[in-house]
Amino acid sequence: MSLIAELKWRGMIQDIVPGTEEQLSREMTSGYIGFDPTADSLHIGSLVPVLLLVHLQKAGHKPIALVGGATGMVGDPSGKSEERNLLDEDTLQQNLSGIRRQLEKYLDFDQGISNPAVMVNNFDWFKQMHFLDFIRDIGKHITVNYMMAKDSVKKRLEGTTGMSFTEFSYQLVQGYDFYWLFKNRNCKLQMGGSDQWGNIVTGTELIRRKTGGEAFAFTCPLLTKSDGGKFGKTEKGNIWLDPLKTSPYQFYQFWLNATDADAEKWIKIFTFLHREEIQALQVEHEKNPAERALQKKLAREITVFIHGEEDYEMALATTEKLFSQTAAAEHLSERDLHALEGIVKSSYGIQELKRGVDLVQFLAETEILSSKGEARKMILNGGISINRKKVENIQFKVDTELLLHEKYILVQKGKKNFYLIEAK
RNA sequence: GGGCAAGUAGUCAAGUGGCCAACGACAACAGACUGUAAAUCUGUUCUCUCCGGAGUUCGGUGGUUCGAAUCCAUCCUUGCCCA
Repeated sequence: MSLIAELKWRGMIQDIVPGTEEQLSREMTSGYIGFDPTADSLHIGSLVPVLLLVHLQKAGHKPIALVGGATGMVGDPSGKSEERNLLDEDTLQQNLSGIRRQLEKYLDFDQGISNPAVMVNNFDWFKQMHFLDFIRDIGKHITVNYMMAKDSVKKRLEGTTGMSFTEFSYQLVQGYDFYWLFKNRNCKLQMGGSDQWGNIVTGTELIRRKTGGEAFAFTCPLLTKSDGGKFGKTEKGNIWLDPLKTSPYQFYQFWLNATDADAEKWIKIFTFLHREEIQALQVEHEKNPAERALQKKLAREITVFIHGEEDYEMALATTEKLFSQTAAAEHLSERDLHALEGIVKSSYGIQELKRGVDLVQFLAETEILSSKGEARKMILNGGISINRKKVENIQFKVDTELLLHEKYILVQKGKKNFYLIEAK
């Protein structure tokens, strides 16, 4: 199966420039994707582009990961309803190196192979660029009419927010990236999220007008959840690839919690499983949905890919201990409790516990809930369990009686949020 | 520079002197039902609370008034029109 056919089947292609498939079958092709340095870690939203690069490399082509040192200073208006805040240079530098470290884990940069991945920073070619050169050599080739026809621009012109010249020029800046890579790195392909389509096409247009050469591109659909919500966001915010920001357990849980509809789509996108395997899983899932075969496989594959086998095993172990029906809290051994990797842990003074503390106060002081008022509401709502037993009495006292192995208290907020409190 | 319009909680969006911590929608969190799904129903969502209340909000600042998100002045931001 060709790369494009493969990606199509996986639902990873939204728009594609005609001739792209032919180009890819003709020769080893360098393709690039730009990453926005808005944080010092990638999150699962930018995972799809990473996977596109991985697929590209697997198919024998050469992936180029572009980190947007320059474009990050400008701010892409695509999909943004408002002007973006600019990052200061220090933050930008930090973010760039964080992202660089992560990409190195997922792509093969080994110079020994024929198609090693490379990483470039567009600041390198923009730092020398003078404004006048830019508007003479680049701006001259693209009309404002053309730029204004772009959806990302149109939306802002129609709205009441307006748009600065800085953001307006973004597509040209990104277009120049493609042109530069085309010229200097023989890069003929750009990929990205479908929100990037407008910017990407400006690039191919620029290449055509300036060099007469032909460049190719395709985009992948932006992921949404089946309920229309933003992909990759939870109550705790983004799901990051950095294990310090999102623990492997939480990462695993995110995928495990996918709805049926999402799991079916996501397993094609986020795993490298073959068509037959996935179809078999779907059949299995239909037969016995309660087993959640799709979600489990999806969560497993992606957790192993991002964090490695070991972290996956721990996440799984923690999951089983916390969610299995049989395991009453009292049956968890001290080792089990100690090995609950990735759930939120904190400590609480043993002296207070000896005296006995109001649950409301306890929840607020351990920062499980942000205030006593909230703690009270949550208890009254039936949302709090201690050692897996629901507490509905607002007067409930927390004391040493509750300690598991004389050390731990397992607090649960809702069904899925666990906190392990250690008495000290 | 001139004229007109707008700025309200996470988002959208009502409210145009007291009944306003501010209708509604979406989103989010929690409960019931389930499969740690979906759909549905219920509760909560400015902050703190001894759950009786208390405190701080409606672009900023000053003012009018017993009382202002609502009126006035001024400034800032944004859009539209004119120069």
